[in-house]
Amino acid sequence: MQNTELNKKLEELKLRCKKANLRVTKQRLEIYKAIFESKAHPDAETLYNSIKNKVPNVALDTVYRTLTSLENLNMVFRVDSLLAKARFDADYTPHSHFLCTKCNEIYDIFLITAQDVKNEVQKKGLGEVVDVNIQVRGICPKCSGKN
Amino acid sequence: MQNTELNKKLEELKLRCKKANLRVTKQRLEIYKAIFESKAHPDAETLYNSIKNKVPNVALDTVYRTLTSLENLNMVFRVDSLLAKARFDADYTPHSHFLCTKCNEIYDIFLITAQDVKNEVQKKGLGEVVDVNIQVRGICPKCSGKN
DNA sequence: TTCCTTAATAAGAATTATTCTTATTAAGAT
DNA sequence: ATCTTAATAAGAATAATTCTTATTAAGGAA
Repeated sequence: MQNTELNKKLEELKLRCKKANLRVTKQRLEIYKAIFESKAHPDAETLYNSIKNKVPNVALDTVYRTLTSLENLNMVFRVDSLLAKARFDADYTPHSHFLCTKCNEIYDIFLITAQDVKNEVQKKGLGEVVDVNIQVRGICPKCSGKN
Repeated sequence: MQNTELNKKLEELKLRCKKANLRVTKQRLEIYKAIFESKAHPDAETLYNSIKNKVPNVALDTVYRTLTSLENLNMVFRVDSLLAKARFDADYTPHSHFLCTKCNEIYDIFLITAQDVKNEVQKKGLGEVVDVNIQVRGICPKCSGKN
C-alpha cells in the first residue's frame, strides 16, 4: 500500500470534518492533498491550478473558502510570508521558514524550535500562545551570486 | 532639549536620504515621526490619518510610497502580521512580536533573541540572512476572559 | 537669490488578492 | 429514495496596494 502517510492524513481530515459538522467534499480532499504533496508552500491560485484537472470547474473562491476551513480544522496553516499572497503549509512537525527574497521560495528549516519560544512566553505570563512563527528572510544558496 | 532620540533618528534619516539620492521631504519626515512615536505598529491608513493635520492634503499613496522608501533605507520595517494590512515598526532593538488574535494589538517581546537564529542559519550555510522575524500569535492578558 | 532639473507629490484610476451574493448542487441523515 | 441544508460555481464586490499623469518643490548650479 502506497501513500500511507497521505491516507492517514485524509482519514484524519474526514474525522475532523465529521466532528465539526463539515461535509467531506471532493474539493476539500483534493485541495488538502495538493497542499500535502507540495513542498513549495503554495498559494491559493497555485492550488487552484493544480486541482483543476481533478475538479474541472472548481472556483477560485472555493479554494479560498476551503483553505479557511482546513485552517480552522488545524490541517493546514498560513505561512506568514511578507508577500502579497498568503501561502500554506500542511507540515506540523516543528520547523521554521527561510524565505528567499530573490526567488520567493520558502524553505523549511528544521534546526530551530518554536517550542522554546512558546514556553518562555507562557512562563512569563505574556499571553496565551496559539502559535509561534519563526521566519528568516534572506538569499538562498541557489540565488546568491545571481544578478 | 527634548526628543533627543527622535532628533537623532531624523538626522540619521536625512543622512541616509542624501546617501541614497533621495530628497528630504516634509512627508518623509512626518511619516517617519509618526511611526517612531507610535507603539502600536501602525498600518498605512492609520499613519495617513495621524499626519493629515501636519500635511493637510497628503495622499494615501504617498504614505505607501514613503513606507517603501523608509523600508529600503532600513529606517522602518514591515511587521509580518498575518493581517490584511501591513504594519510597521521603527524599533530596531532586537525584539519579537506578540500578536493578539482578539484585539489585533501587537506587543513587543524583549526576551527572545533573533540573533541566535541568524547565527545558526548562517553557520549551517542555509542562506544569507537578511532578517529574522519571530512572531507569536495568541491571546493577550487584556483579552483573555473576554467573549 | 533665482533658475533649472527632476524626484516626489496629489489625485484619482487601475490592479489584484480576497470575500460576498445568489442560484444550484450534492453530502449525508432520515 | 427523499429531504435538508452545507458547499459549490459564477461572477460581482471589496479593500489594500500600486500605477498614471500632471503638478509641485528639493536642492544643485548659475
